[in-house]
Amino acid sequence: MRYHRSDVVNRAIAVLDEYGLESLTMRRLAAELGVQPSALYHHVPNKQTLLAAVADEILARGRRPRAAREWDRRVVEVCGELRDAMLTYRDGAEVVVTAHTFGLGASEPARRLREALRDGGLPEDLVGVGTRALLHLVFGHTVEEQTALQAASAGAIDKEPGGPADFEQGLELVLDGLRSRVSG
Amino acid sequence: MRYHRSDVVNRAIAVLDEYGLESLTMRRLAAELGVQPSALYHHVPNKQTLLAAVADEILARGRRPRAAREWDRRVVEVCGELRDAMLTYRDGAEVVVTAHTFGLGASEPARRLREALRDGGLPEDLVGVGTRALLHLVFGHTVEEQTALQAASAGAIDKEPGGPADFEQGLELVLDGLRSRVSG
DNA sequence: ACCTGAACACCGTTCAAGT
DNA sequence: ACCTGAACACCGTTCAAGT
Repeated sequence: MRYHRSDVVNRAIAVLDEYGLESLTMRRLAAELGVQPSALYHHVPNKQTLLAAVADEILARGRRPRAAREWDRRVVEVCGELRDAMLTYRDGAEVVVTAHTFGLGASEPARRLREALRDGGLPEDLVGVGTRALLHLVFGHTVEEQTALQAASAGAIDKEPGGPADFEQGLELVLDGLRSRVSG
Repeated sequence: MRYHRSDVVNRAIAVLDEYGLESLTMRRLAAELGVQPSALYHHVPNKQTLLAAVADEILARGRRPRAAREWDRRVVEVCGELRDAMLTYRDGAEVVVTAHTFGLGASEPARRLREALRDGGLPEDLVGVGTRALLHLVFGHTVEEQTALQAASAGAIDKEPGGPADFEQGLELVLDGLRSRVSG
């Protein structure tokens, strides 16, 4: 018994976090595991699938217990957890967003947002529209924030718009629109 | 006199539209122009810069004359134009969003949205928050829509959420939030 | 000024062969 | 079942040399 799929995924996250997405190659990962590149294909069908598994693991590691009861507070909670999870690892946002775009994994956040909006009593079509709007907002914001953060830590010291305050304000903008449609 | 930078950019868009982003390589583009790969580096410093120029050209080609007078109608107009421009070329959304993410080009839409929100009388911090929220919404929606569109035309026939109706509904969600902050 | 030819330092993936 | 070794078909970029 040598490596398992989870070993490959875990090591991929370690390489990602230490050297960045552009350095996370199958060859590099194989070298890191002390194995030939071809050996990886016994655990994972291709790189795309590996990256999707990495995205899902990043999200799973960021899971926090649910606290809020009201639907709109729950939305804020889920979005905040999602943002924090992506920010935890270098290039985490890029990886999660890409996986979501190609429809591979990263589907838990959408499920939980849909659930919250449904519990809020929104009509079904607005549940879809709202879920996608919230997801795009969180993804877009976090990719931008992480890019700025990493650029800043690499020396560039531009002012950083898009911090936690901007994040919550953007969220409130959409929540206002949703709230006005739940009873009115 | 042989090729100009604009020839390279234009041909890059043609290759993008016909074969997709993954086929738009410096070597492929050079072959298409009947030239050695190294020749491209006389017109463009690197691939990243070329892709940013491609993004800007796609947006420039999609420019339409301004019609709306009210700030919120103008936001809808700018966002619609942006979406249409990106949808015009295969993988156009991906290219524009990537350029924007890395802070290279694709900055016109942000400028015009900021302008509209300022004219609407929003306080300066909300101008920034609103601009980013709108941009993230349009980018996220359009990438998703284009991915689904291209997957559908490639044979997969899943139902397509995220059409024009969803786009405008998502926009209205954010606009509601913004409107409630302009006078109230 | 613009391009060629050749090289450098890589990629993802496949597949026969080994244990 | 898991891995090696070797190959296939590519990448982006640099740079001396040509015209």
